[in-house]
Amino acid sequence: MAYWLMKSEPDVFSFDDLVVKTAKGEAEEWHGVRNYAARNNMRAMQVGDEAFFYHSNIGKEIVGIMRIVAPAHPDSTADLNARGEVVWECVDVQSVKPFPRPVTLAEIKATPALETLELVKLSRLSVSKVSAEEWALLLKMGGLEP
DNA sequence: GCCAACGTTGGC
DNA sequence: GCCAACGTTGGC
Repeated sequence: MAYWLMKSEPDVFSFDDLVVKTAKGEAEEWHGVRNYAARNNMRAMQVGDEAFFYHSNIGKEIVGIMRIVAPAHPDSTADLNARGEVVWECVDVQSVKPFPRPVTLAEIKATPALETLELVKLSRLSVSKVSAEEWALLLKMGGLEP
């Protein structure tokens, strides 16, 4: 199983919005990604993989965990390219658990063991990879047991 | 509101 | 295929 981190601006779509949808038995299409590296990461995701939900701009913190419930499929909100091909894709996600204590970007940057986190190194990438070691540490920092 | 980082576009 | 110009993201 692989681990990921996905960003969303909470005033557009927050972790709480995802919790509400999940409680209704619905999944959220992670649409709107228009960056090849981020898309490639979504293509590499498998059902059952887990991802951190990061609030960008407002909060700047990891607020919870979600699970990939459907593999990458065409993003219905995206235009086709000149050849009529699908370029942009998205996965479907559901919430798993909120962090009892959100982990802020400032804390992450102040933690030497997290210097290699893609969120820090590739700050503009909206869908990034998280190693098993980074995942375990961030879970602990967020107040959850591995 | 500013700016750094970086991706994309388009002229050559 | 290079590179300058421009747009976007996202932290500060």
